[in-house]
Amino acid sequence: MNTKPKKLSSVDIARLSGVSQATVSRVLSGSDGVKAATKEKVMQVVKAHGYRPNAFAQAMRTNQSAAVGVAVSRVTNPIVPEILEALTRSFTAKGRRVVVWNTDENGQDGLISAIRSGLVDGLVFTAANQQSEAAKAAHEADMPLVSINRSFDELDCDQVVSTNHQGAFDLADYLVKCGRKKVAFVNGPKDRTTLADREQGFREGLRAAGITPDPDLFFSRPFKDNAFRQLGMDIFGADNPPDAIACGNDLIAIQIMNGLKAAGCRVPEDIWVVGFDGIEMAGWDIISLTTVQQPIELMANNAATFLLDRIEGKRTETETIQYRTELKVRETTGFTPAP
Amino acid sequence: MNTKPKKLSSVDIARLSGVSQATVSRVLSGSDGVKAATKEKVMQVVKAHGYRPNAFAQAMRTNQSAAVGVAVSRVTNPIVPEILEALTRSFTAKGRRVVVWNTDENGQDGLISAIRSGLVDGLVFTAANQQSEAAKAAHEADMPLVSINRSFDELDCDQVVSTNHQGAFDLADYLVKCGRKKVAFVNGPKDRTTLADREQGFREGLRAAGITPDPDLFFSRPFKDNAFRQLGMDIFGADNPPDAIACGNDLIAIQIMNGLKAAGCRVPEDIWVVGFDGIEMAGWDIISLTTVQQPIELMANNAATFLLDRIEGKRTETETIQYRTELKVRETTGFTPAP
DNA sequence: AGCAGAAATGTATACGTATTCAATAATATT
DNA sequence: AATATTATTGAATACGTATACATTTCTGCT
Repeated sequence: MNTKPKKLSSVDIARLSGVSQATVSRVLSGSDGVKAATKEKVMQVVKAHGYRPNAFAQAMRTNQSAAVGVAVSRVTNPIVPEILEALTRSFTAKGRRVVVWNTDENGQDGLISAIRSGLVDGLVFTAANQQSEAAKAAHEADMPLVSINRSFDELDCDQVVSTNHQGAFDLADYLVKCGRKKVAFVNGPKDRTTLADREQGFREGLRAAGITPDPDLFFSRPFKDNAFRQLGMDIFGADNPPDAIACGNDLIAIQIMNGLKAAGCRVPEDIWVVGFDGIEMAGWDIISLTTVQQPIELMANNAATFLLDRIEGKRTETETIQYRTELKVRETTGFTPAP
Repeated sequence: MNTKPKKLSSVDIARLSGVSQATVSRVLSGSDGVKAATKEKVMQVVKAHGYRPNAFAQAMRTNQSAAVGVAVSRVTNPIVPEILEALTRSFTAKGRRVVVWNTDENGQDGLISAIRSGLVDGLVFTAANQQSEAAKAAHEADMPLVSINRSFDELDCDQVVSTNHQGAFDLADYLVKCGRKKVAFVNGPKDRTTLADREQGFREGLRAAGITPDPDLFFSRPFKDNAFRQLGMDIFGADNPPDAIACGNDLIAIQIMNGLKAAGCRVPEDIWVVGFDGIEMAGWDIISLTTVQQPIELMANNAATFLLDRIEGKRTETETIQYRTELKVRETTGFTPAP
């Protein structure tokens, strides 16, 4: 074991290259007004020692952390990693670090604390429930804020959403047009605006197609204890089961299918199933779930751009942008793709 | 729009509560030697203004960031979010923030830069390829390091792994004992030690069971372009296909099954398929993949503990801990669970 | 009451950087 | 060549916190 390498500072670099600390700072921040030869000399030393400026000192001095936060919940929903990956790609491409908070565990205290302590320059909220303490805290702290796949009624911030209402409306229409007579809708907790919007759209779609929504066919369950799997079994086990089940999102649909399969129900022969989100695995051959697809990558990119522009002061007006969803018909509604 | 709230500092809190800045600092860091009444008074002001110490100033002063990094790659492999969630749970429960780096995109530059600039106090590496610049940089920077589900030959750091070799060995034995005559093995890039170990174990398991591994039945593909789906189609389409396909991990197995299904092959009637990892969705009824399960939650917790102990200087010797894997037999190898 | 010692608080400083302002070196102008 | 101008560089400072050290305020004891 050799002696501790002793972390270098810009002062050390300055000494080693025979210039002042200020000059080192100028070289590293790429400001002009520094002679090419000097820059060269300093960079040489920097490279040689693998020196990097202390991020915290930088952050403190500039009041900019170069990091953005992403608040997620329900990571087990596969759409979350998909959003996360797209966001991360966008942000890191633009030189920002990404700090992720899972607001399931430990509540939102950690996130709120992080907001107040200035750890991030901005924040993206992904689909979750409405009344968010953290969002309020961020707003009060005057922190740039973007919501993706979720709408805040009270909070004035940029929002990137998809046509949840219309997509569900069209979905209902599709099912009825295809001759489904008895259509159920399975949803998660309705304090999630995304889920609530979809259910509302679906109801209206049914009515528009001439069917009065039957309250007994609208279900809501929490995201735990395998509730949706159990529900799938129950639905198939009941007398006179529906001939189609639409779900608030793809994960719900998959869990419903688990229950159906466990109960011996064949999809689509006995019951059709459709989801909403368009997660990647919905397209897998072994799942082949009909769903309403959102352009996740686009939405995430847009959210990232919104946030960064706002952080950099390029935008002041808040804006809501809505992306068009697309119905993807697959095998769970009887459509067999060409081989 | 009201006037800017003007971020408060400990100096402001001190002034507002009629004490010195040092006392404010003492109150907030919970050090004793502060009169109860004073503490009360200060906390009152702190609460009233929602003040939180500036994390960067704190980090700079203490040389501790209170954050740990997690380096991941291939986020699209569902095991990654599972590991991530478990790690996050552990770390946040212990008061640490988690910063995630995806080393797929943008290479490892961002991560290396973060290491050198002191952004995190420690780092967890999850399964990826062997020759990691970032790991080397971390080691050089004298940063605590833990690898999970991956082994470094060269680097001296704590490691949390599972019995990849033995698990695969037993798996081969199981398949042969069940009467499979012609067993293929499909793997990803073998610079991932985890995948390499499994393949090696599988080979030896076959031999031990009296079967000479046939080089034509060992496949390796990159994680892109749907290569495994294509391979699944090709394998079933070939003359005299195998009667079982073992895979380097669950995601590969699922993609192989996609290809098999697309080619009209029934699992398990025509071909058995087994995976490795034990991701959650392998247990779903609609997938029901036989696999070798790792105790991900335990492994993640252990990794977190290792890292924190090392950061806090409680450990000096590096250690490798190996968790036992467990064969989970499901429908893709013909076993139908009780209803 | 007086004093020693402990408890509580205040003062001063350092962390590593970016930046303002002053000083110097280089260049252009006459 | 002398001066005006500009291009570089250096010195000094502030950011917000934690902590070593100095100082003050309490306590208990004789």
